[in-house]
Amino acid sequence: MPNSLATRDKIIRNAITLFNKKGYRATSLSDITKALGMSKGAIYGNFLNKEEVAIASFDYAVNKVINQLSADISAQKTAPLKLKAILNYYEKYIEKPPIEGGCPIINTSVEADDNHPDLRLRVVHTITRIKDALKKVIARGIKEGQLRENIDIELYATMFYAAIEGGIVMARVEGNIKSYSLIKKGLEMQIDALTK
Amino acid sequence: MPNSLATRDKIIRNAITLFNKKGYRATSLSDITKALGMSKGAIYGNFLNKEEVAIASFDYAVNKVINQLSADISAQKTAPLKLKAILNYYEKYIEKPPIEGGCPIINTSVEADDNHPDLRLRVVHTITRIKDALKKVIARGIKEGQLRENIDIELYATMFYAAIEGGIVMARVEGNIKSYSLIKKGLEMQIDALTK
DNA sequence: CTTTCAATATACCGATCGGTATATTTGCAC
DNA sequence: GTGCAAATATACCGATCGGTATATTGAAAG
Repeated sequence: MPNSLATRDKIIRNAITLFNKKGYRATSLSDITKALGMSKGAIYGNFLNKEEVAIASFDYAVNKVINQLSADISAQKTAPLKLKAILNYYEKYIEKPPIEGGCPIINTSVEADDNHPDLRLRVVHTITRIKDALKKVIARGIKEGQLRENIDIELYATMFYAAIEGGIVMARVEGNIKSYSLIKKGLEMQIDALTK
Repeated sequence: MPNSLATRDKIIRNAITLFNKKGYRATSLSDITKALGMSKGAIYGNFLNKEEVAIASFDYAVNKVINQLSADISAQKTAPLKLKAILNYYEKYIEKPPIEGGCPIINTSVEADDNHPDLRLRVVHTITRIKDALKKVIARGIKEGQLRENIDIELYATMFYAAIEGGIVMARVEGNIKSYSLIKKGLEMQIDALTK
């Protein structure tokens, strides 16, 4: 692997922390070079412009989150346990975030919706992926007899994800995990209510 | 009322649209003066600096939303109908927003959590107000025999609000109301399940 | 009509922005 | 070791940033 690929990775890993904490617009190239300990030359030798750094950083963050989430989901055998594993994952996420600054998906949603079409499309695609994974878990849980048959899968997956994301935002702005913990408890009760 | 108060109001009403769409950091004073049709002199004659404009604009947006919400809640007599009125309010909100750019509370949450301490405190205070209103509705509904007695009020109010806010963000980034509609339907079913 | 003062507009400031052109360094091929 | 190319650093660009100092306007008071 060329040396530049390592530099590219290093830029992305440094940039995503800044982007996720401060936002894309508010993060300057000099913020990045300072955190990076390298110069603009290193960045523009590896990326076309700041937007390309932002997109690569978002993709990196999404991959990291989805890979970790997938591993935790796969580690559980039944749908109720898989869903609860997701709740546990985000609880750990808030306490010890793999990427500082909150959930990059919802952060980027809010900043990108009106202003950054490329990022916005990536967010939409990511939400679809996560919701699809949720739907698959639920559908399989129904087929395997762990969950009730009369669940509106699309509705439930959407509610589940929206409540989690809402809870993360609330916990972050409030500066403590209380709101998320309540939501986790509420969703766990809902899972139990849907479990045969 | 002095002429300057009218100008102050005009500045706020123009600025909040920009802040809510683009974010506080990304909105420049020249963005504001352009939308306003007035000069920097008018702004700095009425505000100390850009941050004071941002804070006044956020307060204006919050008051507007809370006043409208309160009116819709008061117009209903029972707790289940009051809760559904909130769901209807935000549905209208997405379709025809009184303030363009989505919900200022969640938008400001995401931008302010790590970066703007004053705005962050105001967001926390606002969330507390809204959750308190929700809790009051639920508590009264229980006392008046419309809702089941065994409801965890704090938990339910938090879930309700988090799901709505999550739904608004999803609907906005996706560019259509579908996700919010699902969440509305899900929450309506929950309300019905809690109704005696 | 003139004076006065508040309100607004204009002109300007240093700092910083994203981006580019050029200089320098690094490491591999020979 | 030398030459060369890739990688990185440095120096610089015009534009724009938030903010300030000053000029101009307009309306009310006398």
